[in-house]
Amino acid sequence: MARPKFADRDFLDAALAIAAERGPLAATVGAIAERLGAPVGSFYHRFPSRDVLLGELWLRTVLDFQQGITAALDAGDGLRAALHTPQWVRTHLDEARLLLLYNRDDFLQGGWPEALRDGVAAQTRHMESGFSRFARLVFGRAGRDEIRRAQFLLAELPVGAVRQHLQRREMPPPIVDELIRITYRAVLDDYRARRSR
Amino acid sequence: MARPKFADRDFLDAALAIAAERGPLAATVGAIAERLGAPVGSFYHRFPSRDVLLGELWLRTVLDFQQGITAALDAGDGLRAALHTPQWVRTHLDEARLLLLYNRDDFLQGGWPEALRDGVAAQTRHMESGFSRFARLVFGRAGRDEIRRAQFLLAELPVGAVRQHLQRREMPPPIVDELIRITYRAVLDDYRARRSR
DNA sequence: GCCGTTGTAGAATATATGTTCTAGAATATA
DNA sequence: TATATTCTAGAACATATATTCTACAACGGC
Repeated sequence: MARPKFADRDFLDAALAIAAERGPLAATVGAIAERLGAPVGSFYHRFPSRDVLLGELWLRTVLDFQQGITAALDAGDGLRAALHTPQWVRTHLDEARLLLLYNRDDFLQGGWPEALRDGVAAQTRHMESGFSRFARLVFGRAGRDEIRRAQFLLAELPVGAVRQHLQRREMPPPIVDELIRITYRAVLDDYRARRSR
Repeated sequence: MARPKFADRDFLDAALAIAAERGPLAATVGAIAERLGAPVGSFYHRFPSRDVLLGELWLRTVLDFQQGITAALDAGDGLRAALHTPQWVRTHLDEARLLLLYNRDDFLQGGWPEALRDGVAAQTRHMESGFSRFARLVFGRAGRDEIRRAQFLLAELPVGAVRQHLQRREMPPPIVDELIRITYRAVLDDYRARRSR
């Protein structure tokens, strides 16, 4: 072997910092290498392409993010799952900008590299199973309507409420959690009222 | 004069179609010209730069979008203002993808061209005044908390509920409006309950 | 019918960026 | 100590894309 000055992780972290700061487009191979003080050769020694790096960065980030939601669902706490987003965002501002401000395929030049397809597919399945679990947990069943409501409460609502703060690079204030709580309760109540009719 | 084969509008429309289909990044000058069967020379005869074209496209789109919300507020109908988003999306799928799936600065290479700065600033002011009007309309006043709730009900909630459908290029189903209605009522009720305490 | 204006036409140019290539240094192992 | 391996180092290369430039065609007014 030799004496590695840079690790895979360093490149991922540098890319994250740049992407969070100036958008994923700014995370060019040149910019990443420069930020690290590394030559581009070292980059390509570790990653076969820019897309693979950005793809791995996205995967690593989304897995970390979802872990908290999964844990809340394991504990049977639907509200905590919904509130996980603002919570996680507060401790992971950079990662959150990357994940929640841009579309998944948006920053890959081409499509997803073959090597990461499985990971993305697994992630998608994991997310879908999360919605189903949530639906069963709070609605008692996981039909089309229940799953749609789960998506809303678990993803659209929290992400929506957090986005403007991410754009301003600021931590989501408490009102965000409050709005999520109010909406959470209302959608559950509405569902029950509808069922009992 | 001569015989114009292409109008400004044609380039804007072509750019919109491409951006809605393959993302704003794909709306290169070459791609736009090719779709129109026009030479790039004609493009630059009308637009000083790609950024100006995309900026004008964004402005034209956002103004059209906001018009409906403003009309609803003029009529004193807060709920209709909140429901305008899914409604407008149904009749403007391409425009909605452009507007709601990407961040404003995301598809401009550089910053906003000087020529469009005023238009963007005016648009921002118009939006902010819309939130204030909405706050006064449904909450009776426009303090910090009321405005934050207005942003939520008027923008974050409807846009969030609609996004996944835009990503799939499909029209938002009725459940979207239903979720908006439920949430709308809940946030208003909560506000009143909080005030009366 | 001539001329200037307006716009088409597309080649030429500059630049940014992903990727590859060649050279050489450091280290583990034999 | 010799050698293969792993990395650093950065120049070289290919390509995509915005932008500019030059040539020319059509039309309106004189």
